[in-house]
Amino acid sequence: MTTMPGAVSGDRALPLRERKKLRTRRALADTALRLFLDRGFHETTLDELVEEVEVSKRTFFRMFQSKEDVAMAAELELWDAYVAEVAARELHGPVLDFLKQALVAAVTGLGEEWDRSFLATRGLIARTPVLWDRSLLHSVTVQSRLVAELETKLGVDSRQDVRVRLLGELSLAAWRCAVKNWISGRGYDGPSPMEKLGRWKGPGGSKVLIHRVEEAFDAVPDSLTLAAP
Amino acid sequence: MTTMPGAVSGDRALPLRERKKLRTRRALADTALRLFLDRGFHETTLDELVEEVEVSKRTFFRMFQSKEDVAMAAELELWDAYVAEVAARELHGPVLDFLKQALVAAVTGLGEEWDRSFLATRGLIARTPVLWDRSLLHSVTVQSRLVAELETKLGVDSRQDVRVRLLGELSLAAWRCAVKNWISGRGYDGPSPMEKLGRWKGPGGSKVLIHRVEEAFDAVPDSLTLAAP
DNA sequence: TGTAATCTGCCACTGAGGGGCAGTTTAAGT
DNA sequence: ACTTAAACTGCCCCTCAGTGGCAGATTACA
Repeated sequence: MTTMPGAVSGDRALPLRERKKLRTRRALADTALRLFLDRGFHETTLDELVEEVEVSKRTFFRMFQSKEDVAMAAELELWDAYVAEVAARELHGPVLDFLKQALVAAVTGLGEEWDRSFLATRGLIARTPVLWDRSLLHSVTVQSRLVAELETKLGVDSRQDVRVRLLGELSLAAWRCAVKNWISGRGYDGPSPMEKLGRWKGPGGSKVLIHRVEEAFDAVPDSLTLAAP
Repeated sequence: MTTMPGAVSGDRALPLRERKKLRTRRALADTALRLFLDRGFHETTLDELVEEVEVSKRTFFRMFQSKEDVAMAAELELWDAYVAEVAARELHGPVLDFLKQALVAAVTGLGEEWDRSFLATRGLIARTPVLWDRSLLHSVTVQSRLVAELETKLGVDSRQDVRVRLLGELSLAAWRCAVKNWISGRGYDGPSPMEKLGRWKGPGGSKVLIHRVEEAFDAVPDSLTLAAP
């Protein structure tokens, strides 16, 4: 959002070659999402995509690891932000709280533009099993990155201490629950009271998402005690 | 091949067509594992596999959804057994305990022959990233099957109650931790005291695996309280 | 300005996975 | 036992994701 026509919100200090790279990456992600939403994921071939963006297929695969990944660029952004946030913050107090706050901060930090394309992405994922699987996989994979950070911060070895790894898993489990509830589109608490205000049609923005995240994290302790008569 | 040398432990009561199906399925899984361990996953093509088993590639894809799946037949067996176990048992008391016991029962029920091929499978998975991803994905996917069972048993709606879904996730998270520790091959408690007895070389059998599972489940409550100073 | 490193485009190739059709085996009816 | 309907298998052909190689362009650097 500087005044340039095709300017990306990229740090102007970058080696220029990197900026170009980022620009095409951005272009690929955007048009990919547009095409996939329009014609469907399987109905769109990579050749059509790279045709539209005017890049070679070879270049595409230098930017993204797979056809699935380019559809979920927004989600990948989030994971990078999350891990970075965990790495940057200093850790004191309950680790689960720490993980919650870091995730909330990551979502907040990505801004307004992000949550629109993330919502679109989730819509696409919801009706494309292959993407659903990939998304799931990514979320599970972040766990190991998280654990690596936590290990250095806590000074424990995760191979000795199961708890650290479990916390990583828990954090992502909470995230998945949060997103599910977000998409299902209920209002703030309980089934859709807020929708009447017309402020949130559908899932709502990242404000609501953040609320869902906190909700899910806070529900973790309770779930352990859940019992049948 | 009617009076079959390689008779499977198949229920003789099955519709006969099903038995044939099971036999080729079994043959595919076994030789696939053998070939993959021998030459490597990517180095073995499907054409070579179906050549060896003497089936058409078309038939292969009627048995397994992908090349990855045939390598992890043992794991898929476990997940079916787990879900079946959860469905069969009646639920009372703490749900997390219930899930633990059902998983233990599932592993136990699969028997001696299974844990050998499962161990081999895990070895293959460990050195094949693609398979690692798939395995991870399967474990996460089981969660939704689990939750579906729990919902009917508890009579709650998982869309209202986050706790049920979290329990599903927790149970699989514990499983993944358990397997990691099992593979890492330490002895019963702490770093390898039992190995000196020569009773468990490497990870050890399903006895040890079960111990690891219980260990991981029991560590869940503790992990929540984990805190940094 | 020259030069070395890096990136891109193009081309050809492998291999997974699926669709269609014809032939065969099994289950069910009489 | 014989026939009919349904399900299964084999075979050939196709699409398309993803890779490696090489030549040409671009950028960083001296």
